[in-house]
Amino acid sequence: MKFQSVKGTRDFYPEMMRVRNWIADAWRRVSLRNGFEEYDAPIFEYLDLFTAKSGPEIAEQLFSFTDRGGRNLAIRPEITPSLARMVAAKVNSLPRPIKWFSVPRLCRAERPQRGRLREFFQWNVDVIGEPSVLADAECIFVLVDFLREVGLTPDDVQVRIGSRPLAVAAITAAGIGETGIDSALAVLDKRPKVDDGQFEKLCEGAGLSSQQIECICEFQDVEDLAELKKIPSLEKAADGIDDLVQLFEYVEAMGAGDYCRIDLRVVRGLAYYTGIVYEVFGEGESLRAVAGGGRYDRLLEVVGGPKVPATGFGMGDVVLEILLEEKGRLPAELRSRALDFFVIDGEDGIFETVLRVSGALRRAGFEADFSYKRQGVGKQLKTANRLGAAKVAIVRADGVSVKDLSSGKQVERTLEAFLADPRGL
RNA sequence: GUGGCUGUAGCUCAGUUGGUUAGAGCACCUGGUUGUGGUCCAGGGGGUCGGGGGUUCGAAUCCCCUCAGCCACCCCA
Repeated sequence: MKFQSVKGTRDFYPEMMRVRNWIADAWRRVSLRNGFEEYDAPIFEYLDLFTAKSGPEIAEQLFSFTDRGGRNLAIRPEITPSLARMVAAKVNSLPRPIKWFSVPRLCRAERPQRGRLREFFQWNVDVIGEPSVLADAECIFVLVDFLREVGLTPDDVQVRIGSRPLAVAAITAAGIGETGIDSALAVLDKRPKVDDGQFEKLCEGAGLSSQQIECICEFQDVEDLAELKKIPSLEKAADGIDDLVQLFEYVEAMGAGDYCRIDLRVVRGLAYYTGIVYEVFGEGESLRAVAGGGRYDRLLEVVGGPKVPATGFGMGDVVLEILLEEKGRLPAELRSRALDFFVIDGEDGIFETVLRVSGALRRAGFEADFSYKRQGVGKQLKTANRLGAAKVAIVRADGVSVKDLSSGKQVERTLEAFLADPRGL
């Protein structure tokens, strides 16, 4: 072949497209029933929009180019900056809370590997303009609502919830100064992913003493919120603890508690999170997180807007599909195509009637198809099977036989009656 | 961006110590079983053995480069 698809991209042949649509349809269905509205943005933006949010280093991890007018542009690696830009432009005229979702196609110039490609789709759900944990709780509920919708159980996946301010308080209480907080957070983010020995090395690299590590780990290993309140050094972070307690009450009330658990080791990678943070992991799998999110109250300011609180999450299609595949949750129907009707010539010289019947079925809303070639009934039935047809309509000069291919039962109708009402039986 | 493993028809693979026109199953197409099916039978298309270069009388088979995939790092918005 002279050309191949670009590294890290996928071709969606019909059988793959069925899976992609099944996932995206579920994303949209769940978003809408939770009261969120869909939005979208351009697939490229000014490069500065992304560097403003994530720093200049990000530039080498995305696809950027200069247009003929000399503008420095980049294909979007995430949609949150676009969302912030859009909201900032109209923030005073939008009724709050702003509950929006999107299913953008994104590109990142990273090295492809399992669960990570250079082009992918990501479901984003955000609540903007609401500072209370009710908004965080609602996002988490939407997330759980989706997991349940696609058949994933609490045994399959878990939402692990942590708190950025609590982690910062614990780090501070361990005697680490302001300048060391970010590097300490970065190290803590690694803790669930490496063994104890590697973790110690990372800590040494970040300049943490063993006493400080012990102090922080003690905090991180707490699994009961009541225990948190007993830690004297966290007195100043009482609000953060109250937020977590409140969050779990909300999530519990909405019926999503069985998927959620506290996990103070979750702090998330980048620095812009300001409150509750969470990640979704498949049980028993060493796979990367299926979804992640949290509160980011300063983002709109960063893109030049007013100070407006925000919270939300993203879920990529690549890891999700692997997880669904491994858990056997992709429906068997997706394996083959489906058709409501296949229309067959029951005798010679009536092809025009086949077209009339096919047209009537299609206008009535059925997925109907017919063969381009005139051939025997037996061959056409084989074709109908191959196309996954539920029924066939065998057309003759004076009538139509409607046959159900799974039961083999056949019903006779006059041509006139069938054309007048293809749905009747 | 760094390192390791892999690369033969659309898919899963076979191909003997380098030796004549590179194979199988499935899939696809055509025809037959003479016109109500998922079976079966026959035939067919499709590969410059990922690509390029080298060693050799001769390479899918050995060497180098490159591309792509997978895995581990980096990173993870």
